[in-house]
Amino acid sequence: VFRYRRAETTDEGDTVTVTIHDVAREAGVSASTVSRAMTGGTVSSATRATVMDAAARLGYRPNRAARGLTTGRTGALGLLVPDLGNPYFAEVIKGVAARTRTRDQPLLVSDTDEDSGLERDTIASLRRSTDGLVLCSPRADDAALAEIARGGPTVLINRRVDGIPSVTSNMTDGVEQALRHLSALGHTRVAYLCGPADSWAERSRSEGMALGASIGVEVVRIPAIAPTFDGGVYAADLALTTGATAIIAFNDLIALGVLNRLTSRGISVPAEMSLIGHDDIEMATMSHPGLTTVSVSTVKLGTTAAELLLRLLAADRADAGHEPAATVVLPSALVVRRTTDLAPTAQHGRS
Amino acid sequence: VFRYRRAETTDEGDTVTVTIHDVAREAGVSASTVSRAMTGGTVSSATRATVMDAAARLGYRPNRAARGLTTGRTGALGLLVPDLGNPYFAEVIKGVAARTRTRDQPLLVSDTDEDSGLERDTIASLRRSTDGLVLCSPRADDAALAEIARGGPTVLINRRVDGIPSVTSNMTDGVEQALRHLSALGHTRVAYLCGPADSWAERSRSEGMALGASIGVEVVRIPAIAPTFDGGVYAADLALTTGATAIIAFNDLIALGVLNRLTSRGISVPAEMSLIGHDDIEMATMSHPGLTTVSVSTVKLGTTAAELLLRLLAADRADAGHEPAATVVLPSALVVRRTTDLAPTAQHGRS
DNA sequence: ATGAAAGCGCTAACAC
DNA sequence: GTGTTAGCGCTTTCAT
Repeated sequence: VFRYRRAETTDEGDTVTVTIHDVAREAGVSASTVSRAMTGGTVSSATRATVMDAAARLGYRPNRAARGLTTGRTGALGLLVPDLGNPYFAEVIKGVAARTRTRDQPLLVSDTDEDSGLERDTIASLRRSTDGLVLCSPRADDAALAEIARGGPTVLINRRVDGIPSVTSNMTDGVEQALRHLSALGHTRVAYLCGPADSWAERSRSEGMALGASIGVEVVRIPAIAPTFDGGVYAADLALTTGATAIIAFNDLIALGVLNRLTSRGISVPAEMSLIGHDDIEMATMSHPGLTTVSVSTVKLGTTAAELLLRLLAADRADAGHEPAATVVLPSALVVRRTTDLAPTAQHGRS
Repeated sequence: VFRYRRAETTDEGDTVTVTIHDVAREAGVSASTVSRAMTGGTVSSATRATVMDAAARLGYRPNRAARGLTTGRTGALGLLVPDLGNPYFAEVIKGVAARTRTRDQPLLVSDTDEDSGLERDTIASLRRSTDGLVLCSPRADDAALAEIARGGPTVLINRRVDGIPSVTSNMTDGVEQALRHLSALGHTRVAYLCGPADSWAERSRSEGMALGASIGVEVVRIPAIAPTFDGGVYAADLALTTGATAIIAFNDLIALGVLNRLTSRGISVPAEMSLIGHDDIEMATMSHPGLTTVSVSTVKLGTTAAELLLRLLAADRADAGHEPAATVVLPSALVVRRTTDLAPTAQHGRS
C-alpha cells in the first residue's frame, strides 16, 4: 500500500535491494529453501550450491532486521568493560572483537566509567540489542549477576559466580610468584597496595598474598587504593612509612604511579625499593626502569570469553541440555624486568 | 501458524512481550495512533498523554528489529578508530558514547589495527548495521572517503574532505605554539618527528612546522616515525644526530618513547634536550618529568562528531535541503610541563 | 486527528 | 528435501 525505502547502493550507484525472493526466483526454488540454504537447514547439497551461487551472483545480503524480527535474535554481541581508557580493558576488547569479526557479528562495546549505578542500566540496554553479553570485571554482586545471567547468555571475565561461564586469569598464582621472587631476593617485608575492596580481582590477589606467612615474608596491606596512576602516586608515600623493602601493587597503573612518585622523591627503584605490578599492560614495558609484573594474556581472556559465549548461543539454539557452566582459568606468569632487585639488607650481606 | 519466541522477561520472571497493540488496547486507540504518539507524529496532546501513560504502565519497549524492518533504520551508530589501545582514541570513543548514551542509541565501535585494508571491510560491515558513521583519523584517500560518505551519513574526525562534515583540532596552530615556545626559550634548531606520511594529521602538523622559517628556528624533519612508543625510542637516537636542542614529536606516544630512550642514554630532559608532544593524553601527565604537549579536547572531538552525525540524521529524515557540510575546528593549546626549558646555549648566555 | 490495512524481509510449522 | 503459508511488530498511506 505504500512505497518503502529500498536501501543498499550497488557499485553502479543505483539503489536496489535484493531479497530472498529474488534469489529464490534466480535459483528456481522457493524462498524457504533459500532461507534454509543460508542458515544451514536441511537442503540437498545440489540445491544449496545452486542457491549460494544465485545469491552470490545477485549480491544478496540477508536483512538483519527482518531476520531478527522472526528469530528474536539480533546477531550482535555485547561487551561491557569498566573503563575504555584503561589499556588492560582495551586489550580485552581487541580479543573479543577478533573473534566476533571473523563471524561478521556486530559488537557493542560500552563502559561504565567505573560506576556501578551505570552498570545496571548499561547492561539492560545492551541486553536488548544483543544476543549475548560478555561482562568484564563487573562490580555488581553475585545475586545481581545471577539475575543478569538469567536475562540471557552471559560470560564473565575476571569474576567467578556459580552457574555462570567465566574466564579468569590465575591471579592468586601470579601474586604468589611475585612473592616468591621477592623472597628469593631477600625481601622479608613487603607492602601490598590493595585494589577496590569489593572486587573479585582484589580478593583473588589478596589470597595469593597470604602465601607470605608461610615463606617468611611479612605482608603489610595498604587498603583500597584507586586502581589508577594517581592512586599509585598517593600510595607510594604510604608504602614508604611501612618499612617495607618491596611493593606489590594491585595493578600496573598503580605501580607506575608509585614508580613516578618514588623517582620524584629521589628514591631509587630497584636499589632502595623493589616494585611489582600486575597485568603487564604495554605501558609496563615503557617505564624506566621497565616494570616487573604479573603477566596475563589479556587478549586471550577476550577471545576465550567470546568463544564461550558463541558456544552458549549455539547450545541455546540447539536446545541442548544445559551442561555445567564452563570455567576457564588462564595461567599467569611473573615477568621480571628491572624494578626488582636484591633487598637492601641482603645487598649489605652480599658485599 | 507457529509459535514465536516472545522475549522480554518481566520483574516477576515470567516472559511476556508487550507490543504496540497491547498499548493500543490499554489506551483505547488504534495501533497507528500509538505509533504516531511514540515517534512524534501528529497526535492530539490529550491522546499522546493517554498513550504514553498506557505504555509506561505496561512497560512497553518498541521492538528495534520491527521498527528497523519498516523504516530501514537500525537506530545504531558506528564509530571506527585506528586503534582501541591508543588512549587518544579511547577518549574519542568516550566522547561519542557519552552523546549516544543519552539517546539510548547503541554504538558499534571497531578498530582497524592501523590497517587500511581492514578499514574498507570494517566500514562496509559497520555501514550495514548502523544509521550513520563517525570515522576517526581514517587512512583512506579522499576519493574513497567521498565514496564512503555517499553510502550514508558520515562524519569525519581529524580529517577534512570536501562535502563531508568533520571535526578537527587546530593542529597547525598547536604546533605553531610549540615552535614559538621553543623559540622563546632560545632554541634555534629543532627536530620534528613526523607521523605517518599519508595522514591528514601529519600534513596539518607539518604545516605548522613551516612557521619555523619565519621566526628563526631551523626545523630538521625526521620522516615517517611510527606513532607509537617504540617509534619514539627509535627516533630518539636519530634526533640526537641532528644537533637539535629540542624535539617536537608527532604525538605523545612518540614523545614518551623519546623520553624513555634519552633517559636510558643518560641525556637529561629538559637540561640537554627539550621535548614536546601532541594530544595531551593522560599518560603525558604521568611521565617523569611531565611532558610539555599540545592539548586537544579529545572527548569534545567525540561529542561534537556525534552531535554533527545526529544532526545529519535528523536532516535526512526531514528531507531537509542539503546545507553545506559543517566543519568544526576545535582549538589547541600548548600545555607547558617540565620537558621544555631554556636551550643549552641560551643557558650559557644567561649565566 | 484517527483508524484500517498493507507490507517491510525473513523464518519456521506443516504438509507433501 | 521442498513448497506453502502465516506471521514476527512496526510504520505509513489512504480514507475518514
